[in-house]
Amino acid sequence: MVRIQITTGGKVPIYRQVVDQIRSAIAGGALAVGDPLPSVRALATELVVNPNTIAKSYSMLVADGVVESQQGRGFFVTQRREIFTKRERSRRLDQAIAPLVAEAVTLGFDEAEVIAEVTKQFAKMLRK
Amino acid sequence: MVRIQITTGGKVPIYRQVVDQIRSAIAGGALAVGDPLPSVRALATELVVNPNTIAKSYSMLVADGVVESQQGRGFFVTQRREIFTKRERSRRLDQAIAPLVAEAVTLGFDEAEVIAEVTKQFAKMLRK
DNA sequence: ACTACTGTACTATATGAACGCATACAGTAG
DNA sequence: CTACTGTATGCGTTCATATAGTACAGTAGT
Repeated sequence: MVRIQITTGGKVPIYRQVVDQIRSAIAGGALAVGDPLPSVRALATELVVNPNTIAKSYSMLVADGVVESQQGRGFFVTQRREIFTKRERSRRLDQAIAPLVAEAVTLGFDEAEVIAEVTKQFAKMLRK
Repeated sequence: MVRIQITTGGKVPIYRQVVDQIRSAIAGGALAVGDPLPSVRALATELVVNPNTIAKSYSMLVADGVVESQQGRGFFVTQRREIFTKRERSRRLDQAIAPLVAEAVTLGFDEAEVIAEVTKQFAKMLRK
């Protein structure tokens, strides 16, 4: 099972919190390939949110290729595979990095500091 | 003088385009300490946008500590100084990096690829 | 077949934030 | 006084988020 926790009222939308936590669970090995996700309705009830919100989260994960849906059965973690073209991957990475670099420059950080922090967070991410 | 260009209809709001271009101008030396920014109304007229939009951009720059306002006189580039605490800077850097790492892992990029791209965008940013 | 689960697909509604604009108010300098 | 500066408030539109309700379709155990 996976333990999902959300906080409301903040600036991070519920559906995104769910997406991020599931992604982390998969990346960290808490969820293995083939494992089922909690059902849409079950998780919605547990978190006291609307089922549509969970469905939206799951559809995001499907779009990212980390889980797949089976009509009437549930959602399952899929084999990791390349679902984006090389060009698309580069584009998305660029878009993720751009705001980081802008923020770092504004705060007066230099390249080395940023890289050190990226390395640290990478380690943290894969350790979990 | 500074040359600002904006594009409407896109997903990047006008006020942010102005902020980014002024920041680049300062970082690149086109605007020196003490230099005045174009007046709110003058720039608004030139870009054919509302003065409040420019005022919003300028207030952002003030919040970031790169310019200061003088009632009835205008906006001027300030001495670069640390306006955030060390803790605050680290916090903001962390928050900027977290989504990047999450996205990178999802896309299957490894640490080296991300760092290479960060380096590239850093060079691009400071070259302008 | 029946039942109780699963996902899927809509429509409608409410809320809050972001964005931009119009207008008015306030300080500075000639 | 005039003409420029910045500042503040409120309005309207748009979009993202989240909710609620309803209905439909596939799967599995009885």
